[in-house]
Amino acid sequence: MNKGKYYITTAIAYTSGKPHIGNSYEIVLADAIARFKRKDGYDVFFQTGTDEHGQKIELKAQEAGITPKEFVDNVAGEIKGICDCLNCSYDKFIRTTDKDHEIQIQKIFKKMYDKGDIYKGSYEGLYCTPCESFWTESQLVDGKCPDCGREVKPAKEEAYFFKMSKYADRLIEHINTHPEFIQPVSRKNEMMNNFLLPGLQDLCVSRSSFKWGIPVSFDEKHVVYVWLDALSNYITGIGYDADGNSSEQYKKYWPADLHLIGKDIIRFHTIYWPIFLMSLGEPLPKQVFGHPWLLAGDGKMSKSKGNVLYADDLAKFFGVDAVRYFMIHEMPYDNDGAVSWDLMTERINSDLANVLGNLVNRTISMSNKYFGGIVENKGVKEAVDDDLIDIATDTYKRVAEKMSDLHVADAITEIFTLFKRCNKYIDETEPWVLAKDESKKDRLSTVLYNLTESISIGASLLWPYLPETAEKIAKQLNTELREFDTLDKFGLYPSGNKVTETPEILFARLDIKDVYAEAERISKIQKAEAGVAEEKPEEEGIELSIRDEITYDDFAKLQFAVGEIIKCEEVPKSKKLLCSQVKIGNTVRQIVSGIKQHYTAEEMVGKKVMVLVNLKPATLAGVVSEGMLLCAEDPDGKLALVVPEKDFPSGSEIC
RNA sequence: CGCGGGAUGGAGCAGUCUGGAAGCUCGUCGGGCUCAUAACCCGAAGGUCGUAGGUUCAAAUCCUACUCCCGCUACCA
Repeated sequence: MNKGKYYITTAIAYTSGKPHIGNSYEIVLADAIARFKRKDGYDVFFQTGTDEHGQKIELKAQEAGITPKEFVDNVAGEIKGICDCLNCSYDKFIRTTDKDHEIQIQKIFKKMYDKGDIYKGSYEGLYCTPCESFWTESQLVDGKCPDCGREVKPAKEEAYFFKMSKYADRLIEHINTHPEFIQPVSRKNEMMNNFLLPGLQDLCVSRSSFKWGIPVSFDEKHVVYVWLDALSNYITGIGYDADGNSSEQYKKYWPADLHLIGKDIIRFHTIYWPIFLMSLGEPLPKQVFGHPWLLAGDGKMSKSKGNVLYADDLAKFFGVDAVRYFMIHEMPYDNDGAVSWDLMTERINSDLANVLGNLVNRTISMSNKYFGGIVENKGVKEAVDDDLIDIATDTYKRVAEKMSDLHVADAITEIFTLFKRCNKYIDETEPWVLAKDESKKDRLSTVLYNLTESISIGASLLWPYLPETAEKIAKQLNTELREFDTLDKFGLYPSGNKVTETPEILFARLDIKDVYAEAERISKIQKAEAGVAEEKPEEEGIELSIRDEITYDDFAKLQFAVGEIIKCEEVPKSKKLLCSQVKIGNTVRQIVSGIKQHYTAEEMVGKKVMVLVNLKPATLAGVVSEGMLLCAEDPDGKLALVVPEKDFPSGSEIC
């Protein structure tokens, strides 16, 4: 059966670092949908990949002391590794540093430029010189640079712009006439009210402040804005050509049936991307689903806290399908989901081990115990069978309904409803009682057949979500997973078939203590790694706020000299003050300093220090002070005297 | 009044459009069962449905006001 083509994509992952479990959710969700559609009779193409350009990556690479390309090669490898370890069945893994992609981006940019949709203008904004960044009014913190806290100034920079307004009306029309385009619908209003209806601003689509990007072919000072670069992956990955020589594959699969993305980047996918496509004269994707996030229960994940959850760590400990199950099950349609070691354990124990694993195990065990593993339908029906059979044959329909509107968590729940019904059926029929009565033997055989058949149906449906588990179940039952168009029929399990003699535990129950031990182990490793990696940033952590600029003349008014402390005593009745006699060349001055909490009078004596000598004398706590000793002060208010780096004679002037 | 979403037993959620005895999963407690992974099945306890008003024979559901949370608010990806 062929129901037609189905092209599904995930957002391509930004290669600024290894993604944690929250960022891995999308690929599993996409994989489940892709696998479901394939089994359901569609010709599916599933694309994912990595987004590898941009300033952030250039900076990260610089910090790591490697080239941007080396940097993204590493991270892209990690990301691909996570996809693979989660058993994701993508057909193409695109990287925006792929040569053919880069060539197309240059062509696309040129095509839009030639069409007049991109024009050269200048970007005006608030610029922070030290950070080399433009900021918008709304990004500022107290009117200052959100990164460094310094003043920003209006500035101009030559840049290319895309005429968003040209297509805005068409897009509004499209969104209004295609209510399914943006999912969930609540996001549609967000886009309409915040961006489209107030009027779209033109989008700056080039950058010249950094180099790590795809150069604009006709103006190499500029690189293409990463979003134009990244979004286009959906068409370049399947063979789009801006000159009109697109591949057969492209002609077959475009437009995409579903772009699966995080809710944070809906704007890019439902406004900019459709407009870019309009400019290119290509059809728009049918649907964009901005999924919610999987968040750690206890605040933000960070390595220094040691609470970052990575999909590959979890998969190693819990098993791939356990992680897939958790992600799929825990994520509601439009609310964020939570993830933690406790929650994982709870789900695995109660659903996978107790309901599913135990069901398969007890069913196979009974077949072995009572019939030497032979499962045969003797046709001895009772009324109690009907409900089980109805549910078993109806589950595909219910799952498909949930899948069709992307309620994937609800879909997998439907399958588990069937497994739960099977457990109940065992209780209702009491096979162990039937086994004691020789005359009930055929009835017992039928009961076990019904169970085996129901599990076969359930396992077939489970395959898109938990492929390994589904295959294991089929193997243990010595049967094949079914095609979806047969799942409304009951009785296809070959009667007289023999199940395995040695059922393997599908999911072992977990002891929470073991789980905590593993969490602790991983946490320690992370903290250790973070300790090494974060030593520097912690030292650099002080934010210095720069005061108004002064001229050299201002500076020259201050006179500094090296002084030697020849005598020092505490100022009576004062908590902070020490009074020092300081020899400066041929003179001795009395200087009072507020450093008693940091130095004792004794340890002051003999030190050579830096002194501001032309400060107007003042009286502190009744004692005259004729200058100032210079100190460094840290954020906690600790003081350290500033001293000459070499032993220099007192009276040496400092300039 | 920038826009939008949310507040339901210990936890996580459904129900709200289309008013009519408050439901699901987990946890807790009690019972049953023994094929099975201390699993499975049944039952119970536990809720002023954010607050205050209003409409109605009847409100979690409709209306009004308020409180608290959370997204989005354009050029970082």
